[in-house]
Amino acid sequence: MPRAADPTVAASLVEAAARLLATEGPAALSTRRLAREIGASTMAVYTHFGGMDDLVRAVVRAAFDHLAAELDRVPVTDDPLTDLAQLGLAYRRNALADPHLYLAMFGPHPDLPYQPTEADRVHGLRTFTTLVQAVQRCLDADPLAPAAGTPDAAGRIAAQVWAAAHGAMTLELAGFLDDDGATFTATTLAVLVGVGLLPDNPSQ
Amino acid sequence: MPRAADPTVAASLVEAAARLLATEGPAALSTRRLAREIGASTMAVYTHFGGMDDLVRAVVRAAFDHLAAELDRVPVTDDPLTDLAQLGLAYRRNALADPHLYLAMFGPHPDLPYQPTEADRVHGLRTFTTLVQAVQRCLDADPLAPAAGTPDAAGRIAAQVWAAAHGAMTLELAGFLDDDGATFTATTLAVLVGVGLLPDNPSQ
DNA sequence: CACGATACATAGCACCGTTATAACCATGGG
DNA sequence: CCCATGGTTATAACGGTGCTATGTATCGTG
Repeated sequence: MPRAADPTVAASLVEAAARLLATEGPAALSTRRLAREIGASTMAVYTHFGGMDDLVRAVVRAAFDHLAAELDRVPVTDDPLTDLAQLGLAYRRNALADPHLYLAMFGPHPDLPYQPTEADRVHGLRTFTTLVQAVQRCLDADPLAPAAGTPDAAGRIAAQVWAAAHGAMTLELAGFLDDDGATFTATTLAVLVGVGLLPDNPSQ
Repeated sequence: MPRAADPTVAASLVEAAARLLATEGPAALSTRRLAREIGASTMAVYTHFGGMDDLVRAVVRAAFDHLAAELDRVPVTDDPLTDLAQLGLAYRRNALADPHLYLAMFGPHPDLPYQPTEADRVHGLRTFTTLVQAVQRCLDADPLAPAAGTPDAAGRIAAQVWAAAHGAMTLELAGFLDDDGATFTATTLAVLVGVGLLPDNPSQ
């Protein structure tokens, strides 16, 4: 066996890329800048990753893992509807904490040198399972809900909740909303009411 | 007076940029490529626009105008709920017709040399008025709707509908959904039910 | 210990956006 | 009618990008 690659170099690259993306935006992501940042040459990007796009891919996957961990930190209580609300807030908090990274997660990304592959999407959908489970707990707690019993009800409802939250989040980050998350919560709540998981006149 | 700028050159640049963006993606947008495309030098981008970013800005504004025209083409009938559904379908059709352009409209865009300004957002929100008017017609037709009467009900509801549609559209374009628009229609319908514009058990 | 495969550094290629310079040319004033 | 004015345009260059070819250093194995 030949010389082994220094795993700390790869980790440093991912860390530096995520940090530069967060603090200076995608424009700061360049092989030379990264090399300078970690005290190596630009070749490090090509030996440890195939190129710039695979490095960004690793950053995005790490971002999905981070989001999944944040969502898993939301405690599971005996009120699954409150759990769902907390998941939504955690989702928005994660996006606001690092908008560039959040936007990088949801390609196709015009100018980031990264086009998500099918494997990337499968990996990203893993984050989705926490939400599906929470929806399933809501359906279990309320067997009279209209959707309960239909095939893959939890998955389909979770997809709608995710779409609503993601849409409001994207519009907010783009600057089209300026309501401190009011549309975010209103939209996700409206979806929950619409699918029958929340009563028409929620007391909260 | 000196030599006047040829307006056809500016129009050709916007047309070529939109075409290249649609057919080859944002990576094909370069001053040299555009100059070759319209048979001029790269300076054309800088005399007619301030630079690459202002050219993309013009393309995005044209895209918003195109979307607004598409939405305005949806006929106004005596069934405002059907009108809303048709607006949603037109919105999705427009996005699927040119995904790159659609994504370019909703910055902040990582790698496109274009950061939307406040003026751009105001311009983009003009597209929004058609949706707000359709929601208002729904509220007028159903004075018993829960939200009717609250301040700016149409605007707030329209924002939620837009967020839901945009979120489902973005996820679909990113490849996270593969259901031919099922989540798109389900999410927007759920929001309409949630805000009280549609009955719980829509007959359709 | 020596071999060979691999990590890494250097230098270079083709491309990018942008800009300085100079030539061009349509126009308004004399 | 002619000419000076000044924006338009082309050319060339600067610093930057991703990436690759080449050479060297370094490690794991036999």
